[in-house]
Amino acid sequence: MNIKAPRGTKDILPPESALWQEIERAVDETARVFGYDEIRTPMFEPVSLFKRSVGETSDIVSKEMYLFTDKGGEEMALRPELTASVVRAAIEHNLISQQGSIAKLYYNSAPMFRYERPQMGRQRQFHQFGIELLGSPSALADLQTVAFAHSVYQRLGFVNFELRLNTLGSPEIREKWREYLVAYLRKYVNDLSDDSKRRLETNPIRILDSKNERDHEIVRDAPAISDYLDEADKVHFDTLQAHLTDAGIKFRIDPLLVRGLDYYNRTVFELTSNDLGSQDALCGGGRYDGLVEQLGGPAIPAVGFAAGVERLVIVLQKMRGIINQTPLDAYVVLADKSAVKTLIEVSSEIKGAGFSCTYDLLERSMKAQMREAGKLGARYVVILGADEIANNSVTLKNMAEGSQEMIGRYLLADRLGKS
RNA sequence: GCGGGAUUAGCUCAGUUGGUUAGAGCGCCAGAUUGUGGCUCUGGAGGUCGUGGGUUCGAGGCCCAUAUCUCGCCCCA
Repeated sequence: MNIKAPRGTKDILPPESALWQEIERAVDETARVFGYDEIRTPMFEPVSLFKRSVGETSDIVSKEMYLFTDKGGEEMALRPELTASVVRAAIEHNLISQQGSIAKLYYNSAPMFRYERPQMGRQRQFHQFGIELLGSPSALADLQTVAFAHSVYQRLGFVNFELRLNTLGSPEIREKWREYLVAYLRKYVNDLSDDSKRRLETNPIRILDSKNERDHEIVRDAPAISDYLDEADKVHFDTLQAHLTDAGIKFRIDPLLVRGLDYYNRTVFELTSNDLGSQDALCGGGRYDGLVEQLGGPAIPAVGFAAGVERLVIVLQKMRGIINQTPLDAYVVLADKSAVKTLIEVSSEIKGAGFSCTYDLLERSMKAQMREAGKLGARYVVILGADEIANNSVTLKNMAEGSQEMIGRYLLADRLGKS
């Protein structure tokens, strides 16, 4: 019986791994220009952290966590998301001890774990990058969060996405609206889908983004959060929209965008792609002003987003087709076994000069070596045989042009530098 | 957790109503005389037909179970 990767996990192999590296570089570089520093937190935490942050009734916490009891008897969970961990770390290490201090943190290709039914773009171990911006109540902070995400995709040349935006108001307002919403929906309870009947009890706000068509019709005339917002919430939302317009970032207001995690307030946003099927969210985020205090820290506001790396990989692969191989500067061909010492020396010199270089590890014929060089896309082939040794020279072949000449060995590094 | 579809060579897939040694394209390896890639030609290697049972004289094709992927739901990045 062959051992396979566990369900919902995936080996990331070349050439796909090169795409991962490219994404990670784009995130690192975006973080650098935005002035964010990296945070790395443990892959498991006490279960209570996620119960208190994500919400005990959410599916993520109630059904999807990988749980275990360690040998000390502590109840642990593999992290299903990172915001709770980052906030925990920020509180624990006093990164935001005072009013007026700000923490700008990002994470990159961080593994997360949710026990779900796998699907394209949905795995049990998946990876996210994202930011958490702690300490600012300003709509400029919301803007920066959206702009950061936007900038990563732009840097990767991916523009075929939609940015949807909504506001959930304050927790008090949302509670009030929720009551009206439930009252309204109860009138149509018999017409709702079974899922939505259940959600009416557990998470009625989620009925708004139900995919059921009948639900859609009912929801269309439901009370909207926008009718209940207080003045400060409205100003914040309007200001953010103005900022986004000033930043040249296109967006669409979606009153039905609600998102699943309990801790959001005011701004929520999602970036979606048509290339992804039903798991179409590339990235989601929003403001969570109450969470730091809720987890035992000072009452400071915060905003952030998380983006799925696997989904971005899917989208980029569709966009680009086959992934280009990493370019090779030189392939050293051993035409005569007596030149093996020179092969070792020359390839070392080439690498020392900063050029990539490889040679045949199977001790095959020259023809086979040439074929491999061509397959690897080598810019140059360096041929070493009896003639070259006798003249303290190498034969340098330009693979694109097919031309070649014998040159002094000391000239090699210099010639490789010219394209 | 619920309902559909799929699983045959490294990859993409054929495989007729169950019937000899399971095929193709691509890829891989090797040759087409001296130390030269791509193009062409020739040859070759490579498959427990996802796994385990069952029906049958006989199963890649039928039945049952199971695993994984996938589509939709749920949930969400």
